[in-house]
Amino acid sequence: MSLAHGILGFLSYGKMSGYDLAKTFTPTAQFFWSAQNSQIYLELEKLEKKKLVKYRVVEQKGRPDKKMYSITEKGKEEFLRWLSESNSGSDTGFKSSFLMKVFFSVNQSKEETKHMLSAFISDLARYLEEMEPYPAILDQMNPDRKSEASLYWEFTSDFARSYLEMCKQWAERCIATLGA
Amino acid sequence: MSLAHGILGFLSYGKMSGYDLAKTFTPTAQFFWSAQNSQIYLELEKLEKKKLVKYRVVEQKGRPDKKMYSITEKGKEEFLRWLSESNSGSDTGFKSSFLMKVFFSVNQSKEETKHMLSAFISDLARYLEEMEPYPAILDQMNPDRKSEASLYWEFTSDFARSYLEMCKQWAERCIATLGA
DNA sequence: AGGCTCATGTAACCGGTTACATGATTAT
DNA sequence: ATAATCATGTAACCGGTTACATGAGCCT
Repeated sequence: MSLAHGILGFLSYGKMSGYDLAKTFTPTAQFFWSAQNSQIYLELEKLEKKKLVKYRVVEQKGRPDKKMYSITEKGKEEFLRWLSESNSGSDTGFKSSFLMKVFFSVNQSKEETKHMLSAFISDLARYLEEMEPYPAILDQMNPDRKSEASLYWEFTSDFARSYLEMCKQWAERCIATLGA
Repeated sequence: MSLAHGILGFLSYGKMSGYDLAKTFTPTAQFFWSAQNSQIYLELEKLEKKKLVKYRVVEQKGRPDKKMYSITEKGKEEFLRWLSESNSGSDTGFKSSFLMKVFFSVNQSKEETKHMLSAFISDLARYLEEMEPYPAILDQMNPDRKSEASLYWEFTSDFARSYLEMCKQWAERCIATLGA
């Protein structure tokens, strides 16, 4: 249940519509949290019912109306509560069907496993390339607290780069071991 | 939907009850796939309906009856199909509320963020310690294909160790940056 | 004419979590 | 006595995915 808190986090930077949120989530938070637009709209509804956010309908000419959401005082409190809450141990392991396949690779040939690992390396490279243009987007997002916020953005994107690099080295090690 | 395939994978090593599976899953696959016993029983039922596994009730003295499950031919086929199936891009990103908190840390003091990162480092260390005794369990599991299977077990546990180490270094870097 | 962007949703489904229920035996 | 182990499940819930629906305006 963290998408809700992600939404609160973005709204703490300023007013946004569900559409804006969907657009923002993907490029900035993609690595550590993916979000479908349908889910965002559902969460916004729930948050509104809990009075953690509120919205005003903004009429536009030549475009559909939009609901501009803003965070309430209660929402800010909840967001800060979540931020300071400890989530002990919940972020050490994760779900990866890829690693599960590696684990069960006795059941396939070494060639097939090597192929699988190579494909994984390609995926990593592609992902890394796609990551490049993100800083610009964050720049647009918060002009005021830009420099401060981008420090933490750097932290998470540093994590992503380190992770991808670690994966690559690991996969290469595996291939080398199999290749003998 | 990979728990089902994990079950098929373990059953390809030999017959097991739901209870055995639950016991096995946690220590071996914990890092890349966690499983609740309730979910395992549900999946077994589904797999049985799809004729991918079958079971025989084994009566025991002084203990409750158990259902010993084994994989069917159809199950083996499905397992191999899954194994060779490409899951492109699905394993690059992941969900982490911890990273989301880091991302939104403009909203808390640097001290608080450093504290959060330190707690994360402690979690990593604890997790690493708990990982140590696993090889023994795998040893018991498949006496025949032990050496082969343990190669792949090594791959995944190497991944886990590398990941934990990478996380540690990253967190220390963040703390250093904040500490100035 | 065709496709993209803006904008908000509904419906069906599903994998998974949490909590609870039961009951005998065995080890401390 | 008490707790742990063995063993299998049910029920309620929830976050999330996939697919689909709608419709105006703008760009090519």
